[in-house]
Amino acid sequence: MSTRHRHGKAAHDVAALHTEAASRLAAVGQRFTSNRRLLVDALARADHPLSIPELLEATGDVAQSSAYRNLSVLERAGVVAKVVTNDEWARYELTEDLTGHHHHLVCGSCGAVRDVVVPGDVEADLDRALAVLAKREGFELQHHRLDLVGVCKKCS
Amino acid sequence: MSTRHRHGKAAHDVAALHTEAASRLAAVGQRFTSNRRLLVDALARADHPLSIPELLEATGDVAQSSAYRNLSVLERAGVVAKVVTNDEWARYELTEDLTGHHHHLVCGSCGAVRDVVVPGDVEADLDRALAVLAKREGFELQHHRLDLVGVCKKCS
DNA sequence: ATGAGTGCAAAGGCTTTGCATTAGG
DNA sequence: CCTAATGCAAAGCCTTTGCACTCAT
Repeated sequence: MSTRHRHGKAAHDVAALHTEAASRLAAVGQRFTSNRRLLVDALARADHPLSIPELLEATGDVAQSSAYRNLSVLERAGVVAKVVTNDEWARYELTEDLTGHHHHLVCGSCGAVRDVVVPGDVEADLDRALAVLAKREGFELQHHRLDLVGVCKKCS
Repeated sequence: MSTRHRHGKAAHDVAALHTEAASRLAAVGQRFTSNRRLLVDALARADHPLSIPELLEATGDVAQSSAYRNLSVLERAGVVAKVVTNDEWARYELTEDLTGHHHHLVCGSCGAVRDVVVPGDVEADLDRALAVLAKREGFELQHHRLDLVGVCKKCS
């Protein structure tokens, strides 16, 4: 367990992840090409959202423009999500229904972002409270984003 | 009450806000100039984070470069905070110790951002849980950001 | 007078797009 | 074959910076 990736669901199996990604791409009339597989695999390997430079390095031989274009396609297909944390670069991660719901530890000093899972009961309480709040505000709530901002171990 | 701004603390009084802003600017060796006052007042009037274009319009006659530069100064002084919501423009708001802790309703359709206050007990529970989590992760927690993402009343 | 602040214009840097080439079905 | 995908280079767009002018102390 401790050596396994923290993610559950489909993502614990690379083959299943590929199947799911291909399926979602097909649903919007897109193919699961080798570049897109490289990107998805790199994101699956990481335990935190990756920036474009990180993705280019992790995938090895993908053109920058292709990375941007494919991430956009994967985003439309519901396979990846863009994360913005602060003002630096955009970061990308697999969607939560592939990796499980999680939040981010954002280091205000070095900008590093790490995934973190909040206890289920806390999430449940929060979801309940936010649902009430959204209803009161006439807002159709889809999901929430919770970032913990502070200083990471390395920077302190 | 219903016709007043929802913010409490120092911000309920423009004079107090100015005094506080001037004081914080002075603390970092900066002046409270007319342009900075225009920016602060515009942010105080709004009940949501403002983008640069919105700020330029709200302030009337401030050069774009001055807006960026002054917002940067005000950010360093701890008077304003930059908010990034999604991938669009950067938005700015007064810091939470001036306006009170709040969160954001982010419309995924039109990009609008509106401030919202979560019930105190929910915040308290959340703070407690996050503190435990941060400690376990060796992360020095400073604050949290919670966005409610969905579709606003106007877009649904 | 003297340094900070301002505004215009130019430069930067991440991201997007045009276009010819390549590859997958 | 034929359309989609790729990669290089050029263009876009928000943001930052250089520089001369103005204002406040």
